Amino acid sequence: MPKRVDHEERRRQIADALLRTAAERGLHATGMREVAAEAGVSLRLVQYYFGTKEELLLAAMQYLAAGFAERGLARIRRMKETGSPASPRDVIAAILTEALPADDERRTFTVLYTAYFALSLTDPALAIAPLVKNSGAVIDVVAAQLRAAQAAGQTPAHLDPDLEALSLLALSAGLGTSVLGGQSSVEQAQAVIDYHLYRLFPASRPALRRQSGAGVAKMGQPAPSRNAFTTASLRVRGTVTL
Amino acid sequence: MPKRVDHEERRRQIADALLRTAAERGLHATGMREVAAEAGVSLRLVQYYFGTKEELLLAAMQYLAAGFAERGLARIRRMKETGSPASPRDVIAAILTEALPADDERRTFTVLYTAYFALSLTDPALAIAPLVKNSGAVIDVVAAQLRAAQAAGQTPAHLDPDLEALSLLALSAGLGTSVLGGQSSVEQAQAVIDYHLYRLFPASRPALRRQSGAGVAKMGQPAPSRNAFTTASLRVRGTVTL
DNA sequence: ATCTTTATGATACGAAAGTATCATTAACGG
DNA sequence: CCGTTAATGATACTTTCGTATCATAAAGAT
Repeated sequence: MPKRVDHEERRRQIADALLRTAAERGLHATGMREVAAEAGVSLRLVQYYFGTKEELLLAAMQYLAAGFAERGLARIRRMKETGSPASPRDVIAAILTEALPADDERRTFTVLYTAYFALSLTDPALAIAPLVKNSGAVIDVVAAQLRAAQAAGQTPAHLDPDLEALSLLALSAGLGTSVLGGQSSVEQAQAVIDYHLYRLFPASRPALRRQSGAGVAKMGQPAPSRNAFTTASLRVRGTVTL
Repeated sequence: MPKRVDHEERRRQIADALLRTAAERGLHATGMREVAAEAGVSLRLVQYYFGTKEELLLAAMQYLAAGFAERGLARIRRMKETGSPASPRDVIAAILTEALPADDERRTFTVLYTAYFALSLTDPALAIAPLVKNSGAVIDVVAAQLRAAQAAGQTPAHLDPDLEALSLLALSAGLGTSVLGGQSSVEQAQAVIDYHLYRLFPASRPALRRQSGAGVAKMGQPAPSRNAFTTASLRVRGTVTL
């Protein structure tokens, strides 16, 4: 056989090129030729690895979902290293925070997720399978964590884990789009998440704020900060509650 | 001058045709010719009333936003008629509920809103002005209602109105997309909203459930109901809390 | 060494969409 | 009464996009 090129690596390279251009030029507006140019290969090569555009879109969506899941797990793993063995609160906090467009990588994910989701609502070809399946699984994970926390006495027993899990994930998704739309800043969104986490885990610290650590911000967004309650609100919450 | 046709009515007719086809075939996939066919007019007419496609898209978006606002106000007005003079809770409940895709009209709105939002993230032409401006104004309205409720003693004084307003709207938006994606049923989403409303207005009834009244469901969706906690959860909440 | 298969490149084709052009009908003012 | 202008219709043009076709270089097997 010939030149022995890693098939999977090439597919990933091309799919990444699609995701990169789609994140700034739009998913529907990104053509095969642009993908090829971005990936530094010829149009024929894109056709070779992905016969049709739909196939490319679906594969890229799977890479997107896989990357998101991997980042979430890495975040949980990181928390586990630096402290106790991954409390339910930390796991849930990691999941919710991962959905916020706080840096370029997560912002790209949120934009692309929104684009794929919007497309899937009308395009029957994009059955949105990986995305929705992922979301459903995440709901179950959060609900399970809540149940574990209830069993450990960290969370009020009268709360409905399933309803709270759905609520939390809908909230983080809505906050993500709210940040993208410029209706709130990342800090405001994080404050809302921390507030609800505190509601569910009254004994926990309001959050591990890393505002003095290595940069978290540095976004393209001007951070509107409509009302100046950003971190102030979080502080107030923390003060009142702790 | 010639045949005296109501200019504005024609524009609305054509824009409505765009919204109708875009809701089921996609926003980017809807062409001028399809719009013309759906509206029952010729392509030239669409060009005559809207010079370019971008202009048509923007105008349709404004009609969409106006219709949404009008329905929300109508819902508030309806509540005002049947009861007390529109308590803050009722106003907020009306706003949040209006964002749920519970019937075909609201589902269409949610789908189109998502499509416009996704497009606006990458297409600089669609400055998404009306949509975002609307959302920002709604946040202010909700915050103001919360402040009024606090002044009236209906809502705990220690809550941050701005943070809660952002939280509620992000939640309802997230729940709307959650219903669209099939991750939750309309009933589950409504239960989550009612739960949070109860959290903010402890003295209020869990909700005015209209499960026996004129139909609310009758959707195209099969209503997945992943876990069977739908109305059950609401009942539990209501029982525990009241 | 040659032949087969993998891998890559250049180009062509057909469809669709947005836009522009030409043409025609109808109504009100002077 | 007629011409100017709003209003509408039919068609053509240009570009772009996805896809298909033709062509070739390279590497291992026999």
